[in-house]
Amino acid sequence: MSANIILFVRSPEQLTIAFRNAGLKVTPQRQLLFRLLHDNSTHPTAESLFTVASSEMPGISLRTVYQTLTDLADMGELTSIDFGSGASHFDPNVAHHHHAVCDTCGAIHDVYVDDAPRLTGLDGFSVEHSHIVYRGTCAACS
Amino acid sequence: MSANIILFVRSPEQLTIAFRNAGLKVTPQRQLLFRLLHDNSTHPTAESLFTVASSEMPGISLRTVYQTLTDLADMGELTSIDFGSGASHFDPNVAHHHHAVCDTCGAIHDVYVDDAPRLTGLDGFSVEHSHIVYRGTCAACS
DNA sequence: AATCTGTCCGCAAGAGTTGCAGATTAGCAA
DNA sequence: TTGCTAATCTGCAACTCTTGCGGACAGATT
Ligand SMILES: [Mn+2]
Ligand SMILES: [Mn+2]
Ligand SMILES: [Zn+2]
Ligand SMILES: [Zn+2]
Repeated sequence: MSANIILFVRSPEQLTIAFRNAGLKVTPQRQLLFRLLHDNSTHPTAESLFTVASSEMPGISLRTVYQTLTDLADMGELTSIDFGSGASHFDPNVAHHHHAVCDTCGAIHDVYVDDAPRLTGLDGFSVEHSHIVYRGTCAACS
Repeated sequence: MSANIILFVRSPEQLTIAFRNAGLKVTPQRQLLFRLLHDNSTHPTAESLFTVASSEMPGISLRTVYQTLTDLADMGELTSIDFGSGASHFDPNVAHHHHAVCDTCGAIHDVYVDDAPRLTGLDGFSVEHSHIVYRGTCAACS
């Protein structure tokens, strides 16, 4: 069963409050990015976010996109994941989950499965968390 | 239980034959790298391999290390894995396995556990393979 | 010996990301 | 409102990792 999945993505309004509470200013650039990230399950790169943001706010800087993503990551509002594509992908879904990556089109899907098996055979290693990456071909590419 | 793990790492002699069969030459630089990679479970980066290789063969080029690693990867004798550290790590252990990464010292340990749970909830996605990354603190760093 | 083929190496360039500094602005206080 | 000030934005340079390129080089073939 994968129905009724709750995505723990903060709304732009919530992020606005969080930023103000952290002593950070809420600029038009940041508001735009908050909006573009809300309920965004595409796992965008900084560059891809920048492209979308630019169409709505010409002149916004790629540097600002990076900066805002870093701020959000520092606040725990999103995570940065490296799937080996060269660029980091950003995930505003901070709920514990895993990923399925299509080797054909590069699409990254959220996956909710049972946790990975307990780590055995490495005495003394204390596991903080585990991440499963499934690779293969997505439905659209089959 | 983690005893009696068989590491499927080809010997320098086997790699020599494989290279000749592929029409590639076996140079002193390549022989050295074959040797450094044999039974190497440290998951080195190109740079770290280069450092070790340089101490034994001063003058060897980082470019040659990259080239040889690429050749080996193309032949399926090793895999390249990105753990998000910036540099790619190379793994001459081509047996199906997973990894535990220490967030403190960066050590990467091979892990043999049950496979990840079957992917559900993504109809139409055909899984080629899965990779589990455990993160935490290794015994030495605790 | 001349040639041919593949390799090695240094260097430049490409991709992604971060540091920096001057111009600009949000948020607050008067 | 107005003005102040610290935070932010932006463009650019620099940095890391990796790959492209071209000449030097080495081993094999004629
Ligand atoms: Mn996700
Ligand atoms: Mn391994
Ligand atoms: Zn696809
Ligand atoms: Zn450690």
